[in-house]
Amino acid sequence: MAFDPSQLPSLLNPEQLRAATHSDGPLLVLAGAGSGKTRVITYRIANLVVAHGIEPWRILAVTFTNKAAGEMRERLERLLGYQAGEAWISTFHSTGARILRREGEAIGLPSSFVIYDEADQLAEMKRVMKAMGVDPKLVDPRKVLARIDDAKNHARTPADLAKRQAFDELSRLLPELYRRYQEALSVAGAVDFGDLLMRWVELFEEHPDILRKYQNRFRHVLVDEFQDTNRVQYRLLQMLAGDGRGLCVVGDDDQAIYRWRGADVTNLLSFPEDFEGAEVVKLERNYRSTQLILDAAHAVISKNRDRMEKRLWTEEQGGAPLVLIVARDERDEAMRVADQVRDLLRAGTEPAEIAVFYRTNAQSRVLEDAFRLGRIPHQIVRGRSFYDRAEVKDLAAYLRLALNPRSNADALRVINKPARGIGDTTVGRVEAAAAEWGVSIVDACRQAAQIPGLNAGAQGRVRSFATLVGKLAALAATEGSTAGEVAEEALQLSGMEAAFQTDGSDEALDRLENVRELVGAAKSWDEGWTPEVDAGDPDAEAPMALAAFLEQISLLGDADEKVQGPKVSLMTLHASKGLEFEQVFLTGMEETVFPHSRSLGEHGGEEELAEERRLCYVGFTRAKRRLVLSLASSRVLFGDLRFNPPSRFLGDVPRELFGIDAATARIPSRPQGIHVVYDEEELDREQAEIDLGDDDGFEEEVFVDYSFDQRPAPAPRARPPTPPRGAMPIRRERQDPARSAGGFTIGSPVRHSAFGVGMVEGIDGDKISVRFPGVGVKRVVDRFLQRV
DNA sequence: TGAGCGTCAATTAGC
DNA sequence: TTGACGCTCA
Repeated sequence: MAFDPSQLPSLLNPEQLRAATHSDGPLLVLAGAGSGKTRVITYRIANLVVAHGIEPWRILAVTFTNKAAGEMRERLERLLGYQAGEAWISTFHSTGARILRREGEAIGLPSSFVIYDEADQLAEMKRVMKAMGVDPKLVDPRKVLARIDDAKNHARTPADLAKRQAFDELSRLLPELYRRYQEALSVAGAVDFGDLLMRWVELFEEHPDILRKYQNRFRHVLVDEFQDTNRVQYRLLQMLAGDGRGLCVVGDDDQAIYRWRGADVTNLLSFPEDFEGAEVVKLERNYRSTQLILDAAHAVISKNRDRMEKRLWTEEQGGAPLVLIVARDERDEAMRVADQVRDLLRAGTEPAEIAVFYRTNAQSRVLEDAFRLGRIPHQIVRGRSFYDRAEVKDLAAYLRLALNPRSNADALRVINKPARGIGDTTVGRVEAAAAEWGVSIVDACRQAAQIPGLNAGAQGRVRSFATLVGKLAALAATEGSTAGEVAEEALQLSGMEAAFQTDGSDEALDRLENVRELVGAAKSWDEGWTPEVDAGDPDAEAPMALAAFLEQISLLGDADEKVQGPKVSLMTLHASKGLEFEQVFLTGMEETVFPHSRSLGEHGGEEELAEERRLCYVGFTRAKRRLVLSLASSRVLFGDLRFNPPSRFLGDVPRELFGIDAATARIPSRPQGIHVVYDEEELDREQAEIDLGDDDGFEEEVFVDYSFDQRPAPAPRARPPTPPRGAMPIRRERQDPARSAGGFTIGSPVRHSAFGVGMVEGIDGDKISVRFPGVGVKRVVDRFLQRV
């Protein structure tokens, strides 16, 4: 064993040590960004096992992402070896799935239940609405699902919702839609993600004996990212951990960015009151960033109220100054970020150490264009993609049917895949019959002769689909059958392989490739598969290889989607949480972009804005060595041009933290209250419309000049064409040619408010090309130039 | 069945 | 502006 408890004091700082070794009684670890919390959790577990003699299977550690769980398990394995495998270290959802598979029968859930993803849920909801005669145009099925998800996050049943006053159509219909949706899932032997938690609660509430079993078992419960827990999760923890003795939660209220999906920071903030005698340990020493970056981050986050006071510090004093890029528009911004990234790569920075963040996915397009154009190796970091491909989901649906033929979402998905002459009409009749008889789709197909309206041909086709599913199910149920075998068989018997081959197009062959990859994944899963033995519950039945494989697909992302070669990462701020990079670029630092417009004005209250601020804090604290912030003076959004003022978060960062950005020579740094000055000349709305016409976007003049002073953000004086904080749409319009003035000659010196003095190199109507020393050639509208 | 077209909406996203 | 979706027509 690699772990020796007596060495802990030399491995951890005093606070970490206290957190890792505290015993007896609830513990809240407030772990600032980069303060080594995973380290603390793993050492804590190791210490429990080795120093306190706790059997590993008595330990439950829950996280939010598989990645976090994987990392934790890996680190624990290094400390404890094989014993680490006996601890339950997984996500809330995986834990729920595991417990429900074992105990779900008690609440009427078959152990072979399938887990519906968003697409399955949507399809199911559409069917429910259709059956209820609700027009999907009037009531958006996605919104219904969102509301149901929200209800599940709060552990609310359809009956709970029915008690509430409904003010709109959706709310009025919601309880019944919710009830029928659950009924449909039940018929299908399916659960959705929310159910993995909510039905788990239901199980514990209705069966105290089962709850007691797990309470007795898990002497220690550790929770990572506690600020992200929602009501249901909190309730589960309360039930499992009782008075909280043995409960250790780790989190950071400053990194709470998931309120919108049900997370409730109060779980963390009120932990000391909820669990009497709770010990609170603050980890404020940071091992990731430079002090300068931490200062910038603190400047932003400290403006939030209702936070647990803490301030990160590091021994890495100083650090590279922040850089501010002020770009003309979003394309310019993307190009300049790409340019700087290229410079870094040339200077030897590893691509994997560079990341570019943005608030919304829509911003990624221009960035990707610029990176592609600049031939910079990059990847957009998003969720899974392989398992989201249609053909892969199709084959997976056959596999799920093999295990659980009742799964209607899967049956309806593949009943006519590949095309086998079962059209919409037939499917509709099958569905109606299934609903009428209260049986599953596949069961109904088996009774094809009884289904009203089906002609002999349709009956035959429908029945053979049922036979197909039956064969796969029989194979899956055969003792010793493997996931790979079933997958292979499904590919053949379903006719998918033949269909792709017959088609023969590049696209079809591509898809064939993908489904074969899934078969390959199943086979390699078999190779690594050993039925689990739960040291804490030897009687628990181990799932079959196929079941485990499918669960992996449902709950895990693309484990196999490996990054090929070193690449620069592009991602949303939300996706950046938990990661770290040497060099971080944070783009779109503009009001209405970040903070997002939805958090401003009538849309958002104080809490929304506070969450944006935390998001900014998360973004800043990802940077290890250097942080580059960028904004665009103008930006095309939803087809029209907007001029957004600089983000208020920029204004929160003390100016001394910024260096000089060579590319925007006149803008030295940034002070209190960044404020916008619209060029020297007064710029009015009409003028703003000048010359933004050329669609290539590269020869426009900068109209808006960001300059800085110490005054607390005065209202933009040169009459902003917009209220200072709002975005203003301005239509693109060409300037009236008659207005263009001349008077400039090639070779003569001119002065520009932002670029300084330069030499005229070319004249094209009202656009003058000027070479500015240190800046390069700019195409500038003449009225912004002065003869010198 | 799938290409083509009009409509409509438009954070963030883990499991 | 993009994209997702549903509907229509060949």
